[in-house]
Amino acid sequence: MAPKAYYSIHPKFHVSVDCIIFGFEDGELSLLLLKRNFEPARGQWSLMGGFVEEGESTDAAARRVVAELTGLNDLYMSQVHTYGAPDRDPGERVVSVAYYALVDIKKYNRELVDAHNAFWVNLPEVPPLIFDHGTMVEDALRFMRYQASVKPVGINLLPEEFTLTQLQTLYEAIFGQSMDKRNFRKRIASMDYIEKTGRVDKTMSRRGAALYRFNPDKYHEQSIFKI
Amino acid sequence: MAPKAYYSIHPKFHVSVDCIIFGFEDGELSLLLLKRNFEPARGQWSLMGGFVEEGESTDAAARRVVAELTGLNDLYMSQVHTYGAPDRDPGERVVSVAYYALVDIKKYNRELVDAHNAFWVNLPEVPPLIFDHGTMVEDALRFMRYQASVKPVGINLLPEEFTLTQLQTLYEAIFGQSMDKRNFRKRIASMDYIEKTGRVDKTMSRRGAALYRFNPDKYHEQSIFKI
DNA sequence: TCAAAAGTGTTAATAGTACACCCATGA
DNA sequence: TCATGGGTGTACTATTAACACTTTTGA
Repeated sequence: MAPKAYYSIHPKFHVSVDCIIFGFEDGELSLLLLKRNFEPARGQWSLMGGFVEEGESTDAAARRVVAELTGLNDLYMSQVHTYGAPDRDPGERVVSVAYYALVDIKKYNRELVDAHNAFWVNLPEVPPLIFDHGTMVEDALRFMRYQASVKPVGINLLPEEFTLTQLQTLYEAIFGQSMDKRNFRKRIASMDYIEKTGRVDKTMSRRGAALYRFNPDKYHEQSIFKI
Repeated sequence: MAPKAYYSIHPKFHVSVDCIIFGFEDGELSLLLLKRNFEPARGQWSLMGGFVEEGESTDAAARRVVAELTGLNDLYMSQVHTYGAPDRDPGERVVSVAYYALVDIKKYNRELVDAHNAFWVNLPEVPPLIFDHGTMVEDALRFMRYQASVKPVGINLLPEEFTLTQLQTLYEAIFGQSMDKRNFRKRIASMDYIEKTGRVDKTMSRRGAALYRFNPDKYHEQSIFKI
């Protein structure tokens, strides 16, 4: 049906995925970055990435690459943008699809991360990155902020059960601005898909704070603009 | 520096671009689609696409492909999403980056469009498309709507000078809902970057309607969420 | 008893929505 | 003179933003 020549007169390129892995700890967003002890660009900082293999979708490649580093398989992930400048990788031509992932920072596999010479770096302290990885981070952060403003993706950065103070600190970190506690809690109260578990966290205060969880069944996308 | 083996053990794929080309006429959004008189999938409907060539960025490939069909070089274009399922093209593996373009439908080159056996099709009447092109159209429409809700990209579908009635009809077509004339004009009046030219359009009414233009200098992105 | 975090309502400002008539013109 | 599309303002509703004190409890 499709004549071989239709395809074969055109070039082929390596296709890679690069992953912007967000975590949240101590009131700060952080990124999981590699201090590369391998070529190319040994000694420099980069995102975790990898090549798309035969028979593997780009989405699957991104999940594989993130699991390889963190040991985590069911993360919230989203495609951000594709970077296709011919000289973006000085070695060979590589078209790269960027994805972001949200990780509960308590859960990643420390041995794997150490084995990859990877480190959690607070967002304001992110060092210069190789190639166009710095741009990827900017784009991913902007896109993640947007998504967090229209749907509760941020919750993927917290444990299953969380206090409202934790949730507010998270949103303040995501949007880089402090919020009014009463208005914030009023807004959360109007979201029936964020529900009290009945349990209480006593680690942060004598009094204890109610624990909440996200109920995905009660959550149905209402936004017109699903992106 | 980068050992050749680092790259060469990984597969290469064809990379293509597919373009969702929006136009606006008679109060309706329309798409420029190919009725394919070439393989593969001869006889079926598809988006205009093409392979990314050596030394060419994906963005440049998208512009080239759209110019090839329409003769237009300075269109508003935006990357939408990348489609990387291994079997999305039944012929060979092709990773495709989708872009949308906005065209003033009065300006395209009719000879080129005819030569490609392409047609403007009103959105509600878009036929089934090959491969995953139907999904691409849905995603592009959703994304274009989102962008139109946060910045005045829609204006690229109109001539340089337009009446407020034209502008309202356009927005009604984009969002698929009718709008109140007074509220609409109030909103436009608050946008200082949409300015009266002083000229009058007499083609649609005896009285004549004031013509407006978009002033890009007065327009500065104020949105936090630049996507 | 006190330090430290959790929890709780009201008011003002702003933005958004609903709604109907007069105007200018050429045929 | 009349048919046609162009143009205009006000009142109501909903949403968002500002703001400070009381509660609980273990040390």
